[in-house]
Amino acid sequence: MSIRVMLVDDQVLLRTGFRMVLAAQPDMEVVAEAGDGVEALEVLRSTAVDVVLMDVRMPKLDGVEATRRICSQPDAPKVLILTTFDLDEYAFSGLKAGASGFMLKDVPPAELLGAIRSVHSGDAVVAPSTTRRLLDRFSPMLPSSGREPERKELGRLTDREREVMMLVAQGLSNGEIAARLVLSEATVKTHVGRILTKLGLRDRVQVVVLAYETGLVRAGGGAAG
Amino acid sequence: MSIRVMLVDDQVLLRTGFRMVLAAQPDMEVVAEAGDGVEALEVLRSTAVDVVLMDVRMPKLDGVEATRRICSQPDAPKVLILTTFDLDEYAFSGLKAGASGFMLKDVPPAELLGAIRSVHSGDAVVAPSTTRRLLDRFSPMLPSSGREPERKELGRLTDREREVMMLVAQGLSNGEIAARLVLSEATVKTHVGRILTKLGLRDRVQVVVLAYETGLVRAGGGAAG
DNA sequence: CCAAGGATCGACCCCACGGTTGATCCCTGC
DNA sequence: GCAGGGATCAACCGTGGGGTCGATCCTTGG
Repeated sequence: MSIRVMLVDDQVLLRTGFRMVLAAQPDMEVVAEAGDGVEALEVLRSTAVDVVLMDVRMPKLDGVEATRRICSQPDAPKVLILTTFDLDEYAFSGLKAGASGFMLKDVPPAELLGAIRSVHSGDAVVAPSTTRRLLDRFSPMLPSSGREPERKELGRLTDREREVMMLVAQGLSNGEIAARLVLSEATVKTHVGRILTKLGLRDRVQVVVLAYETGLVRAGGGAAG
Repeated sequence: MSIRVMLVDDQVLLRTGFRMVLAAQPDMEVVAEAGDGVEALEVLRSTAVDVVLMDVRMPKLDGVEATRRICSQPDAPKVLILTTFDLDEYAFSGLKAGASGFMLKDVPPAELLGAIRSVHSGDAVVAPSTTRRLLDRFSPMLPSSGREPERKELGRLTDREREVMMLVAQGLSNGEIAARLVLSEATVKTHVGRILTKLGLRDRVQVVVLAYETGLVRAGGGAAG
C-alpha cells in the first residue's frame, strides 16, 4: 500500500520537481496537487490523502492556516510543512497548527522521503536546525496544545513594509522607492531597517534572495515596469 | 558566422541578463535591443538581425503585433516569442503573427540557446507544454534568410567573474565571497566591480534580481538559509 | 620574444546603506 | 481621555560597497 501524497505549493515548477522525485519511489504516489490553501481544502474533501506536503507562503490561504483547518477535521491526513527559510515563526506556528513535521525545501531528497515515511507512520519530523530552538521555547509549555487566536505571525510585516519590500526585491534603491511611493528617503530607510530586523536579514541583498526564494516575487513576474 | 540577436523587452534587467547569457556563447552576439515594439521596428530598419527575442507584454506595441509587422516585411529576421505565462492565446497568436518559436522565460538557459539556434537554422521551436496542443491546429510556417558574422564583444564575463556572480546572487558579502574562494576582499571587489560594469548594473542588489530573472539562480536552489 | 588578457592585490575616495534615537501625526481600542 | 501601533520624517554616524588608479604575476598566442 503506497503512501498517498498531496502537493500544495503555488509554484508549479516546484510541484513538478517533487512529483518526479516521489514518482521514483515504489511506496509513494502523488494523488493530488493544489496551488493554494483554499484549493487544497477543496481537493481534500474528495480525495483520500495520507500525507500533505504543504508550502507556507501561498496566495489566498497560507500554509499555516490551511494546516490548521486540515488538522481540525476528523480523519485528517498528516501534514508536513515545507518552507525555504528557517524562520522560527513558520516552524512554531506550523507545528502549533497541527503539522506533524517541518522541513526546509533544500533538504536532500532522501531526507525528505524519509520524513514523509516518518510522518506517515505517526512520527514527528523537524528540521534539525530548528529542533533546538523548538525545544528551547516550547519545552516549558509543552502540555498546552490549544491554538491561540493570534494569526499575524506569518511575515509579521505590515502592509507598508511588505510594499517597500517588494520594491527592494526589484532592485530599487531607497531613493527610488521613496520617489515611487512619494515618501521621504528617511521613511523608506525606516521601513527597510524594520524589514531587516523583523526578518533577521543583514542587508537588502538578502531581502532580494528571500523574496525570490519564498515566491514573494517570481522570475519573469513583471519585476520592473 | 555568429547569430545576430536582438532583444526586445521592457525590462532592462531581463535584457541585460539575456545579453550576458548570449555573450557567453561563441556563436551568438547581441547586436540590438529595444524596450517596446515601436522601438524594435525602428531599430530593425537600420540593423541587420538574424533572430529577435520578443517579449509579449510591452508598452506601446505588444510583442504579438510587433511580430506581425516584422514578419510582414521582406527579408525578415526570425522571431522567437518569450513570455512568462503558458497561455495558449499568446502562443497561437504569436505563431499566427509569424513567429518561428514560442518559449517561456523560465526555461533553462541552455534550452533557450538551443531554441535560438534552431530558429536561426529555420526550425520552429515551441515550449514543450504547448507543443501538443499546437500540433493539433497549426503547421509552422517559416521563411528564410542568411547573414554574416562579426565580432563586437558586449559584456562577456570571465569564468571567475561568473563564479563570483553566483555567490553575489546568493546574498553573500564581499568578505564572505573572499573567504569562500580564498581570496582577498580587494580581489572580490575588483571582480564585482567589473561584473557591474560589464552587465550595466548599478549594485549587487540588481545582480541578485538579474540572476533570478534569467534563471542563473533558481528559487529553491538552497541559496540561503 | 613580446603583447594581450585574466587573476590577484593595494590604496584612495565617496556615498548609499543600515543602526540608533527621537519626534510628530493618525487611527483604533479600552 | 489614554495607550498602542503604524506611518512619517530628521539627524547622526560607522561601515560596506563601488569607482578609480595602479601594480604584479601568469598564461596564451602571434
